[in-house]
Amino acid sequence: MHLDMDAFFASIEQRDNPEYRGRPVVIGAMPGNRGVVATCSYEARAFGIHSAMSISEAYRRCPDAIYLLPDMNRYIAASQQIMKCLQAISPVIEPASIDEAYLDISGLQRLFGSPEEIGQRTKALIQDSLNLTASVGIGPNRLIAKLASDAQKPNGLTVIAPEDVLSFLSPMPVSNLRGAGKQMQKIFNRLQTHTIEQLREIPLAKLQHHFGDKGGTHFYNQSRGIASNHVGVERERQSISKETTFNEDISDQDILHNTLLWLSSEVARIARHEQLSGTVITLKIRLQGFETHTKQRRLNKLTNSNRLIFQTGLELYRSSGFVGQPLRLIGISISGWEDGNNHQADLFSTPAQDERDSSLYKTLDKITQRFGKEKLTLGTYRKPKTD
DNA sequence: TCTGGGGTCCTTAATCTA
DNA sequence: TCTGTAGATTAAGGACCC
Repeated sequence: MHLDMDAFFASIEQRDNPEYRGRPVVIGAMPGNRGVVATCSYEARAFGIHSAMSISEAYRRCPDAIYLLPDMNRYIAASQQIMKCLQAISPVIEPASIDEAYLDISGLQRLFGSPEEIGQRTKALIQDSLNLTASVGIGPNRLIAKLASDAQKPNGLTVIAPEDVLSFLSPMPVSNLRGAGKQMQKIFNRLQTHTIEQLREIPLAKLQHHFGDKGGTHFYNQSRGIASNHVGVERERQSISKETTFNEDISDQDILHNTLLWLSSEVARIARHEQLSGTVITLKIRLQGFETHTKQRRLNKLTNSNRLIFQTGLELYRSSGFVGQPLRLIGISISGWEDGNNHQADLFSTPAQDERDSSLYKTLDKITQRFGKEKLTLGTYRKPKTD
């Protein structure tokens, strides 16, 4: 079973603010700033607004909508409540994102009844405890369950029996498959392949030629409804990153340095909080015109020190060849835990040290002076959170 | 003209190494 | 000791997902 909450962030806002109900609600950035739509209410979708659309475009389509910044802490709390509900249905549950989960419900018929009844029970449980609606899909594997939960939205329940898998898939556009984004769609167009039924006609070797060995096999199997039915527990994280897009492109070295220092401190703080140390530091920069570059270096020791992460990031920036060019975005990440050995905290840095980094606050002052308080409060810059 | 942030995984090319 | 090569590792970029 796959469960997917309906317009999750927007539904929470409408639930908690009765004056938003029945109105277009857009969660993301504030109009006038750089940003995109994270999600929006169904009323907003009627204006053609959708996730990942730029805020400026959304504003053009519906200036009267309610625009809100995401309040992640509240959404995470709701998410945890949902996962708790799901535990009451099946012990084998895999959270797939903040608003989605897979459940293994095989063998629960005797306890709860048919798949339909289990689906209904799950939806009712979430409705009763959170006053939110979810869409549920049930099928013989993860792929079919996921596509089924998408088939009827919002507040849907779709059950696909094994013998109905092929007829369920056949009429769907290939863009419904996992891994089929904008670029893959271009290849499908060239192959004049639009439905999954048409995709099924193409031999494996031809798919591998166009999509690579892995990609080709992936689409070949998916078109036949072949996918994993394993529901696992949480997976280990592979990296920690923090990046920020400036409201206007920045070439001022002081601002760039201090922003990098702030981002590095945040990454280091999270790493220490999770007791992770890494060996690979990656700097990401985006220039005017959206040209994006990454530069990474492997250190010869594990670290989660804000100083070392910052220094490495700065060296990567200085050797990047982009110094002096206005940047749209700067970011930094740490990875490379060197498995099994990921609990070595760096002795040279402590949470208390972060708080002493007064230059962070100097940065904020400087930015405030330069761009005015209004821009500061609109979300591009945030004070580092203290634990 | 516009395009966030936080992730994962894959491909490719260059380089190192057995 | 030299040379060619297969395979591993690293670095960079890109596609995709929520």
